[in-house]
Amino acid sequence: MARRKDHSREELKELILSAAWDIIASGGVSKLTAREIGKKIGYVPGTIYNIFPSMEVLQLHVNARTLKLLAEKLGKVTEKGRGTPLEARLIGLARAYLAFAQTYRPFWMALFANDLTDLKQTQSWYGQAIEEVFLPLETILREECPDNPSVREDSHILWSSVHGITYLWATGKMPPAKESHVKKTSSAGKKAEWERMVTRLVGVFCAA
Amino acid sequence: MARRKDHSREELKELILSAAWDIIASGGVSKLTAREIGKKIGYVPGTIYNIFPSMEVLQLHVNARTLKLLAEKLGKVTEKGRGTPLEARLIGLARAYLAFAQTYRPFWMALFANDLTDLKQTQSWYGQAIEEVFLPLETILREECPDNPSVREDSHILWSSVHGITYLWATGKMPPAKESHVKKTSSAGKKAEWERMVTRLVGVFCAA
DNA sequence: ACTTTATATTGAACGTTGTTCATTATTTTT
DNA sequence: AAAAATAATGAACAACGTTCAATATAAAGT
Repeated sequence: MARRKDHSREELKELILSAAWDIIASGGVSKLTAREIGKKIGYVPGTIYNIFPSMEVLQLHVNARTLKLLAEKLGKVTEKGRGTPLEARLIGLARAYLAFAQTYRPFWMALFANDLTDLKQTQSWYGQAIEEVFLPLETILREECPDNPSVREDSHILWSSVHGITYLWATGKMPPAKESHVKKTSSAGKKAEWERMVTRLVGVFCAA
Repeated sequence: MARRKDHSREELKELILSAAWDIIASGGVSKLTAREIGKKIGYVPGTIYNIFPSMEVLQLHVNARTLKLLAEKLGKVTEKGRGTPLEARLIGLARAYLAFAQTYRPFWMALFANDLTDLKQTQSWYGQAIEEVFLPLETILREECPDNPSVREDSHILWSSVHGITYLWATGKMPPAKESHVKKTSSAGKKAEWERMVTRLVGVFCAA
């Protein structure tokens, strides 16, 4: 045993992160353990510590992948919407965010699980990944409202708001709408609630 | 040993939750363990399982306390602001939320750490605790905009938005404002960023 | 008052986790 | 071919949530 494989440091890093991705995809972030990764890639858990200093840092790298994927999806939607009215573009972007949160739920949840606030500040590349998630909205606002001097801050406000609505809604931390025009049980009805909220938010925001 | 103490089930529950509170206050939610609670209250960890079925449920009860405390603070601010203009009241409420998030940070973070989404739906009392956090804003909107037919949903939208801004901002998930009118390093400057964002959000919202 | 039943608490155990590190196996350099 | 450097291992550690038979105490029955 103790057979030294032909994996460069970079290949091993890729192997580990890829395995981590699969684990989260099939079992959620709570199943992401050093031993489970080791089992998947045919290494012993300790090997991971040759590449990553801790599981927390590894998690941060997975999160960076999630953010990158999200940024890509948002970027595509943004491009495709070019030429359509502002409000439609914003709602389309928000919809893309919701779709991502639902499709990649375990990864999306992992972005907010655990408190990696301190850690993030030591890993500067992470800030760039965040930046790129916010960028598509900023781009739209720049294109559609070229004379707005506070585009950047506005984009942060609107994006954070959409996130807040989506997060509380998707994690069940939002009180149910009392209105009866939604069947509370049906998931289509539930999604309609989100849709109305975001549409209204964007509408209000565009009016200003 | 094995001395049976004079603590009713209710007293014990209170002891446990109170100890849990202290532990989180001084060391963050990651220090909240059955063994640590046991040490604090002079019981063995297993005793906790006579009262709570799991540490997750215990955490949910702590969260309910946090929400209750938050709701109280928001309620007070709401009452005190009665008679002042709408926009000032909304901003005051948002400020109170930020103050809470900062003062009780470990507790506030615990509300969003871990995924208790499934669990929450089995514990119906938790929904009520959430409801009461949203209530103050709904009250304000009802008082100030009595002829708005969608007050409830509007309050959800605005509150979620404020939360989204505060959350991303406080956890370092917001990209820095490029504008130079803030010294990025000073915490006063940082807070000013939050202040501007929320003020603008509320302003935009009120205009509609 | 004594015995029996019920209950509260314990202590030890199990399986799992992140993490460390001396040892071993392999590659690279001399 | 020997020596130095590196990669991977396996075993160990402490701490975690959780379970449960054993035990000590209180309450109930006689």
